[in-house]
Amino acid sequence: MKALTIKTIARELGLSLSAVSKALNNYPDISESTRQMVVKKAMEMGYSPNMIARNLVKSTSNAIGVVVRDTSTIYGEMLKPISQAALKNNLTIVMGDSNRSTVIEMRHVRAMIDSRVMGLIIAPVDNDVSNIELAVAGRFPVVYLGSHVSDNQKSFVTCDSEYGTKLAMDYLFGLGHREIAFVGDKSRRVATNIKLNVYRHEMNARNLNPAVFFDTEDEGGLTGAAYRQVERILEDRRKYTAIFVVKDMLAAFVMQALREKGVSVPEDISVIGYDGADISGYPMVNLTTIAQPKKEIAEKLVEMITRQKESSVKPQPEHYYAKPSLVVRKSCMGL
Amino acid sequence: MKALTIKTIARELGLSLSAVSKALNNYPDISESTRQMVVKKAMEMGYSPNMIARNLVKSTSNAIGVVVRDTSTIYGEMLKPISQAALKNNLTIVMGDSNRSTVIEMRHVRAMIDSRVMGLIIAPVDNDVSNIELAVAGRFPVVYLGSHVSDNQKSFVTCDSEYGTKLAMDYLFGLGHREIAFVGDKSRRVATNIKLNVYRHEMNARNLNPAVFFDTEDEGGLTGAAYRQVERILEDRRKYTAIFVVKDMLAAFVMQALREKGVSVPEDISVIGYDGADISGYPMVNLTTIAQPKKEIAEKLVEMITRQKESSVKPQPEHYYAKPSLVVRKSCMGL
DNA sequence: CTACCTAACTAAATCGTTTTAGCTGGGAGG
DNA sequence: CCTCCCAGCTAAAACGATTTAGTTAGGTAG
Repeated sequence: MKALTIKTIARELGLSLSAVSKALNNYPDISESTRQMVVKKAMEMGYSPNMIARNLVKSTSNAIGVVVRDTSTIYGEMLKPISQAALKNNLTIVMGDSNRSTVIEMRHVRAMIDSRVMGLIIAPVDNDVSNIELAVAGRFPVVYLGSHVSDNQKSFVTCDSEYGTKLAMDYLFGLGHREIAFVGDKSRRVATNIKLNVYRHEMNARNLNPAVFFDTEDEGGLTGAAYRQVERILEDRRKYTAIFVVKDMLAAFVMQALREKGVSVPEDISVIGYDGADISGYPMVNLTTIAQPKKEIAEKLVEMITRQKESSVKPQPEHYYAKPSLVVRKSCMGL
Repeated sequence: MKALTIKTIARELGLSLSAVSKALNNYPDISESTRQMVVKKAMEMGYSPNMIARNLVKSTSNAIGVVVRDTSTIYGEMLKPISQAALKNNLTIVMGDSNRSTVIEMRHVRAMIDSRVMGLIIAPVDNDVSNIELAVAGRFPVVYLGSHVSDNQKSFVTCDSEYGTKLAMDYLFGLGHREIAFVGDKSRRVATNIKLNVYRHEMNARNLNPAVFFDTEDEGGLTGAAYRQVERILEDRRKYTAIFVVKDMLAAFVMQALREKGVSVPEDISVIGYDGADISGYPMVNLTTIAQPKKEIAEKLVEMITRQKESSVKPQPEHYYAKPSLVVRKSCMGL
């Protein structure tokens, strides 16, 4: 069976290949009547343009690569808005899950290079992205998602962690809390440090003593980290009334650990999370949190890719900091 | 800047295009020494094969299309194992989120057709997939994910709902429960009806009266459905000790509604979910559930696609029913 | 020594488009 | 009447691989 191509239509209509191509692509030097004729015929025959051929001559594809460190995190939740933003631009998404492994990540990146994606959105496994940069070698724009990248030479879009943390602290202070603990797990990313600094600054500004609980062990993952830190918090002679947790999943584990110790949230202690991951809004969790504007971030990502791709000059690195917002649910209450 | 192609390597090495191509693709009629020379040179120069060109001559791509009705459900959770299975086969994933809209779904399907994917995995929005079939028109294999498809003429992989429901019922009976309610939301898919039938059958077999609570309203989505049905259950003069819920997210809402009414899970009443969605294992939820083997399903999906693609004859529709398993957590207890 | 075989290549067609450059015929301007 | 212009096409060269059908040189058999 031979493929249905532009050639078939041309033969059928007694036109040249180029005429058909131009008609289909709305070139100005094709008469309106011819165009309509061609479009009609294409419809009738069920013609579908072969993107592979088109992409070959344009020597780029209409696909954006998206590789995320782990789809079962907030980065996975970004896939939906990214897919929507791409669709708006008639772009396609080819995606890969690194599963927190740099070697899988690299395999995905190479696959993206081979498929000649028009750009790459990547939530990297590691803070150090030099291998990725090396592999891509400027072939197409790369935009990093999340605050993993401290290197200002790369383009990225992330959340304004300073603003977000301040939002959380103000909310907690407004509720009358003064004894606020800060909880983080072992993984210390760029954003975590910003959050920590703001927390410290806000506490100090009110003559309050910062109380930072960072987990240091590896055992038990997020669960282990949450239980260990909750124990420390509960054993502390200071009586905390609120806990700021650096990310929602950890916050949920903190809530669970708290409950198992017989302390209820929010009656005995308030908990605020960070990220606005889906889990924060799930039943039984109902975590008050600082939410990232996922749609805005997604749109910015694909906008940056398309713009950088189009620009003929080597584009300057761009940085975009989205403003997070407070989402009040049921894990915090006033004193 | 001109692209680094096979031609560059050929010129550099004084070989013909075909020799280089064959060397890179391990053809037998290239001497070992030449092959090594070519591979080395390709490495040195940072050559990356242009998949678009390759795909054009092979007139198919190395991409599997995956379009999912909603990434923020268990179908989204399938993306990770599918991505992994694809990577194993050196295949790429191009994905789309239909966002529960058949028109967006169709746009994705068309995009997949245009990109000449080698096959399509789809968790369809609607039970009726005739539009999808019509559009694809046999151009490549399509395999349906989930039990949405009742039509045996299509290939699909789904879970054995009969087996799974029996697993749940046996577990509940083993725990001593006899007064078991069945809860579902408004959306009645094929799998739901199977679950319902098995539930009825198992209850009847023990001379127990089935008690089915299906939501009928639209208001408030899953939350509304859960609250309404919990109310009905609590007001019933029968005193239920366990609830079987058709899907995890709904089960979590049921647990929440229960808790808000002052009845504790599992002390006062046991709840079992279905699907093994991520949420079931999240902190604060800890739902006992019947889990789908996501990895197995994913691998079967890409295996079916690749096999059907390779077969020269028009492939027969294939059906695969994965066996789910019981995952015991904290939402059920013995009487 | 000639004929044939085979290992190891090369040449050229092909995949389905886009796009540049060129062609053609009819109308307008001089 | 000739020239020029322009609208509306056509021809052909790319894009970067794969693959089929040769070709060549050296070795071996007769």
